[in-house]
Amino acid sequence: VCTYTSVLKGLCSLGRIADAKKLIELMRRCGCPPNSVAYNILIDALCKNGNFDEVDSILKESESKGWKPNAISYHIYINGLCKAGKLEDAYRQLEQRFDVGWDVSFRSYNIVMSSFCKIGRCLMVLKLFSDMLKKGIDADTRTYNIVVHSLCKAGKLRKAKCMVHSRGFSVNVVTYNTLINGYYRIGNYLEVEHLYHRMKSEKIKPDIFTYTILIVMFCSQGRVSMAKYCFDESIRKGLLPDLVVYSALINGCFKNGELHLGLEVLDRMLGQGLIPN
RNA sequence: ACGUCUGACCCGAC
Repeated sequence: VCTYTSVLKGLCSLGRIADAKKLIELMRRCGCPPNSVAYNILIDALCKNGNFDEVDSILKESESKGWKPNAISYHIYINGLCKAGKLEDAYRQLEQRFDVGWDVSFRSYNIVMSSFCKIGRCLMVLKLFSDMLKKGIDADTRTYNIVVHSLCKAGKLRKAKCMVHSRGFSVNVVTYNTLINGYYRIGNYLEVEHLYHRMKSEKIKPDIFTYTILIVMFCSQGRVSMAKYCFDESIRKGLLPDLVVYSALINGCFKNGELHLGLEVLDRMLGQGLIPN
């Protein structure tokens, strides 16, 4: 079975789906019935190809073909639907499948929620979140972060902040970055600095994302020297600047007429071996 | 075998 499955994987990665399906049939006939691993590979390939109807029927016919879809099968399917923008279908699957195990459920919920968040349907995220809780599915920090992001996007910063600071809410650096970015976007710079200090007092170390937001903010206020200070601090803290931070700072320098500084930073970036895009 | 959260710019659509 393993050998056949490897071949199957190869065929799928080459996009030879018709051959993959033939191989599955061959396996069934030659005494090496494909298991869920094999079917999941095929399902993944079909999803990437947009053949969702076929995935649906493979799952429906699974019992008659002697295999049982597992948590991952549905995760692949739901993930594929989301990536293809078929969020309503993904949502429907989620409703129908939440009983296959909490592990897949919360991961799959995260994918669907974050997809809705990306297209700005924040209310839907909140609905899914409350569905999860009602069903007794455990949320993880990423789930919370998606909810916080949605609240920020919807302009409900007050609510987002309350949530983050409420008891039993597990936060990490991403949570803070999300909230800080939310306050930056509505122009509440005081709150940004406040949160920045608060995260440090909670022993959550700012990362490159944090510093990027601060740099962008200071540049947008014309406070290039503060932006540079943040940049230097990030390096002092042992963070390696990436293309995004450099772009943010260089862009800010030039927009504010600090040509020398901009070129200096660009030089540093090139010296670090980063290729401008 | 799925591997889900946050940052700059650019581009496209409206």
